[in-house]
Amino acid sequence: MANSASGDSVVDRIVRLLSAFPEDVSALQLSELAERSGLPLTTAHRLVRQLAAHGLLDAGPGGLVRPGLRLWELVNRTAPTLALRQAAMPFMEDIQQVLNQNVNLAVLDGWDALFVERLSRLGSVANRARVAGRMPVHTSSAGLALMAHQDRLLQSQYLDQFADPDGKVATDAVRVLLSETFHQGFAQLKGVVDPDTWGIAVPVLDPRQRAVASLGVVVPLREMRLQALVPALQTAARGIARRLNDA
Amino acid sequence: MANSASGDSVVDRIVRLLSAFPEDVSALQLSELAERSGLPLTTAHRLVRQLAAHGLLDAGPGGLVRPGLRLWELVNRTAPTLALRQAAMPFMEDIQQVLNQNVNLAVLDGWDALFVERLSRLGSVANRARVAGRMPVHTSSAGLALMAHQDRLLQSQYLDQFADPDGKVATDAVRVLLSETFHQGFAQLKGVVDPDTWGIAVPVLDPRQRAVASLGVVVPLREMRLQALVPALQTAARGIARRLNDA
DNA sequence: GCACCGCTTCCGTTGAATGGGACGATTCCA
DNA sequence: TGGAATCGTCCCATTCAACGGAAGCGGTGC
Repeated sequence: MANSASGDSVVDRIVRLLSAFPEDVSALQLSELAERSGLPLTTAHRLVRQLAAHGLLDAGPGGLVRPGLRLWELVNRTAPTLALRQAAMPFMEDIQQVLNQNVNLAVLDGWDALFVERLSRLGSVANRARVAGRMPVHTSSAGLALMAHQDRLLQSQYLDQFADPDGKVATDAVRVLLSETFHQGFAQLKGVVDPDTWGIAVPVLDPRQRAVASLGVVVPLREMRLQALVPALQTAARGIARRLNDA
Repeated sequence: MANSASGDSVVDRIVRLLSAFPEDVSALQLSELAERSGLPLTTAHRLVRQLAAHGLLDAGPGGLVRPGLRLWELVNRTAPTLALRQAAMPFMEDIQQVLNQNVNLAVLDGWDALFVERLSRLGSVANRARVAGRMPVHTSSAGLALMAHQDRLLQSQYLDQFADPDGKVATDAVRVLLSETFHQGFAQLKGVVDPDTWGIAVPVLDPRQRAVASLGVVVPLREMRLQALVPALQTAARGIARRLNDA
């Protein structure tokens, strides 16, 4: 065997290595990392050493490997979500102060809502949306708000993808959800993500009325201020959109 | 010429590619990216294509390259600062609400303070500390707060490094700054970063009294509530430390 | 003391990475 | 309108960096 037995490139290997870190764990044993990433121990060792030399990984004593600070720095300096985050943060903070609940900001990636930012209070209800976490479009208010305001083509691709499990029924259910969300101007899911919580999200629209992001809150089921809540979110979303377009 | 003319590995090349993105620009022309990273156009093209296949970069039409969402996701799922950020955010928000000023959270990396998080108000004073931005230890209150609470060895290494430009004078000045910061329990810099602002930072200490992070604010020079401000920061810092250790 | 386990180093093999060259598309002047 | 410059993309022979099995080394547990 020689250069790459499995036919994948160095880039593939590096990605496998970086992806091998589980979501919650911060440090991994070299041998475990090798196994998780499906790389021979020797190869993993060499790559880790090289990556660590650049600070992309941090190789501690005893083969303990953790993500490196420089990688974080590199990515967060130039992240594609940076402008969005900057535009949104002040508004998110305002929302959070007024409603005193979890606020989150998401973008659409594939058929998932990818959460870009989230503010949560010590006392507020559980919020499954983690930063850099994903939730499928149809199980999150953020996802619905995002998908409801995409162009027809993307929506139908999404719905097609969906038809597999049991034909047309599921597709129609989601279609109705999206349609309602579109006409209401906001998405809501009661007790879907978590039995005791209520997710509400509004789209952040670009000048062509496409959703570039979604702004949402997670509130307890007993929360009754829906009439005040949705307009507040919509106002904030407009503010975010304005700052995005001005910049 | 064949495999690597310049004697650097694929990892080196990838790092050069990723580092080539300027701080503020979100998209780069392929040719410019190649030049910035010092790679032959062909090589840059191939690597970009490979990285884009994994979503680490996003190759738009016409050779427009931007950082990819998946890279951001990957890094922010497993970032070494994740636990710190989670522990600190609620406290940072409280501070911000009460003082209505910029709040920032930094860690020490080399001889720099690396800013991990920052909350800023639309109306508050300018704040040079950007997320994923750096400032040298001796020109930022965050840096001073961090360095003042490190072990002797690291401090003396830092001060040595410093002696180069003009011998002992500069070293002594910084030493005094660090000593003051240590005994006061907080760092302050008036008008150093920005002529009209005042930076104040306190350390977040681990059980061995070492600074793992710093919590700071940037306020206008006229701000007079120092007596209330420092204790508020210190209380928050203790709260963060407690949550870090409990978890 | 021996067996086990995991990190590290060594080194011969070889195919993946390399990058100059060519081509097509687009833009910009003259 | 035609020609030059620019930029992305593709091709492909060359070759050296990546590969990974094997062996070494240090620590831990029985």
